[in-house]
Amino acid sequence: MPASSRPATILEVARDAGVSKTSVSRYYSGERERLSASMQQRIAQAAERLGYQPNPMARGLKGGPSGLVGMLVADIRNPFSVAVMHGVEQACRRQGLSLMVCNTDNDPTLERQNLALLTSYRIEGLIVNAAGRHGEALAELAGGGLPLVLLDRSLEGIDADEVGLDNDQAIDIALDHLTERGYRRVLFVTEPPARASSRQARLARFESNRAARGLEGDILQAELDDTTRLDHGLSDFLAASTRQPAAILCGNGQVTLAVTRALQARQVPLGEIGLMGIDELDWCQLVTPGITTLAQPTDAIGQAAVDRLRARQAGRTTPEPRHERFIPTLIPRASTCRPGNKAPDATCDETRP
Amino acid sequence: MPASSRPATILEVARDAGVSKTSVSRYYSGERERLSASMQQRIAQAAERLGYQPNPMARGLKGGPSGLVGMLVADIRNPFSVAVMHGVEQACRRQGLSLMVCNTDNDPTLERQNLALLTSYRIEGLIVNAAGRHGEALAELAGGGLPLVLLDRSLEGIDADEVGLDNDQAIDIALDHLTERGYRRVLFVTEPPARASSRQARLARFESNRAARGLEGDILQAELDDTTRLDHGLSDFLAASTRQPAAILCGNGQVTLAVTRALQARQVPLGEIGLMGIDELDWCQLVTPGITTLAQPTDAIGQAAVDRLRARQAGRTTPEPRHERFIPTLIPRASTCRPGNKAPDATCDETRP
DNA sequence: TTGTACGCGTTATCAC
DNA sequence: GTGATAACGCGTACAA
Repeated sequence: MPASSRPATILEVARDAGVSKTSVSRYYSGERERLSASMQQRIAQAAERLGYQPNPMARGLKGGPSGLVGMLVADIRNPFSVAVMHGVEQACRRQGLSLMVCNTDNDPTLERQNLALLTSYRIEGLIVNAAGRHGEALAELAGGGLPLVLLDRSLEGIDADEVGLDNDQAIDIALDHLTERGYRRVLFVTEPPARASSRQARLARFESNRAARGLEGDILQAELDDTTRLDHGLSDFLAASTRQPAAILCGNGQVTLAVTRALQARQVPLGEIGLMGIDELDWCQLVTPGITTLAQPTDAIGQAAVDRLRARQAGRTTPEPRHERFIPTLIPRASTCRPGNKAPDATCDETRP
Repeated sequence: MPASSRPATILEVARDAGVSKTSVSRYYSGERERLSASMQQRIAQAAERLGYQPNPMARGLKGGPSGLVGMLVADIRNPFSVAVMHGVEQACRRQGLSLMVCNTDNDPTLERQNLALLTSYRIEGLIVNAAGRHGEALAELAGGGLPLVLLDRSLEGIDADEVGLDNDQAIDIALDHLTERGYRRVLFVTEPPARASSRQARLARFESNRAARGLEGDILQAELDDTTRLDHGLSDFLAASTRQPAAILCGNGQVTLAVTRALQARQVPLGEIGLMGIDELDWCQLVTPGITTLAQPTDAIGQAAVDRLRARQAGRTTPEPRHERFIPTLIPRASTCRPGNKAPDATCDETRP
């Protein structure tokens, strides 16, 4: 029954147990074995009685390990970010680490502030999934020895471990799928890639491999809140695609949402006009007739990020940064089934969306 | 260019500026005005040069204000929770507070652990949107003087401020809407209410007011991963509703998702069978023909939670807990348009979903 | 207006 | 094995 307004201190426990605070400290610092059995028991009882918990502040002050991992997220409302974050969290828990997440809302100022906050709490590692305008601050930290993992991002001037989707393979899988399904023209829709390297990577791969596969196509870059631009871009593509089977490939989940809205407003029949997105979302299965997606292994990605951090911490890894790329899973649905498809596969036969 | 592996201390800044550390401390503790202009300038320069940041650990150790607010979230993957969290975060920022969020994954053990973590960092206030099995721990904290706000939850034995939806009004608005649209039978689908009081409140209101409005109806309680139970419940309701226009009311966003999936698997035409949900989600507008929802003012709710915390901190509020309830906004869509509806409103005329 | 000295809870270093 | 003591960085009486 540890009922007291102020948490018990190590000193109180020591007094209560009739031992020195050094011994209590040892008990909680992994040196439990070096203590005599009777002392262990007395400490355990006293701690239980007083509801003692070591104070991480005081610990951190002394410079000991904080057991804290920081994470910088660009947009907490992005389901993909949340999913990865969940993976990171689980992985941390398994390692006995605590996670401190900061949302930057895509704002460089907030990013700086939150970075300061995290470092001030003496985090032992940092996982970054943010814009990264001010890469300098990050570079400094990494230079200072803080283990750093870039999630779904590369940052210019920063040689850190990276974990994320294999963007090249993802685009290839998508183009393969669209080709198989008989589409001959593809529009790639993406947010402006300036801010995030993964967008850049996907875009570049699309540009370089589209033609190689004999596909016609185009690229539409638009901020997602700029519905006018999006509408016009889609209109132009659709208007130019009357002769050949055409499909739209969305660079990420947010894009898929915006594009689906735009298409629905124009009453474009999905399937006849193909639609495919990177990132699997709750509703992709629900929107008639079901939207084909490339699902990222978000839990595995989160786990990998924490693993990288641990490896750096332990120094059990080469100095040069390592990049870990995950292969997405194709989830075929009817949004990529052309009505006239000669050889439809199972997905297209099913009446179920 | 504050490039150093170890952050600067207040002492170093003091030395560099040729002043005492007391002055530097004052400079950062809001007593900036009491210092001479020249000293302010010298401190600012030195701090800039060394990249100094006050160490919150050391600050917190002394018992000073931590500037930290804690938040306990039951399920970080629930879009509603994330939306409110975003509101809380923004409000904190405006107040110069930092937010530390912990996800409990609906696990009482995790809840306890995270609670311990948060308190160990000397948070000045706690916002709770979690299961609350072990209410004792929370009750203790509140008793110890920690400002506490319950979000979308009441907890037995805890007299704390509460912020959330006006569940009674929400249900009333929903029943009004369904009645207006001509439905005569309503099935209320909810997750088991045991864990969350808001579910209990909505359920109770539905039970008490359904009959009063002359509606027939039923209630389906099911864990969302128990698809069998959900399917059977829906089947039974649909089978029994051949004579009268029937609708389904979903108790929250997660339920809406599960029910929509189930209905789509059975190829039930939305509208003919009405569908309505509490919580607005990205995709409710996209699923043909659009799902009617009750949107919660998530930002306002988050803001209100932080406001309550501040009021408690300042002691500028009555000791007895205050409950703040928000009215949802009805977003009518075609999922509640019966084909034979005599007096369809604009929503039902539009061809746009 | 500015500086000195002490304590916050913990761990590391050294002695016993 | 165990205990005393000095840091850690900061806020704050208190003295100047």
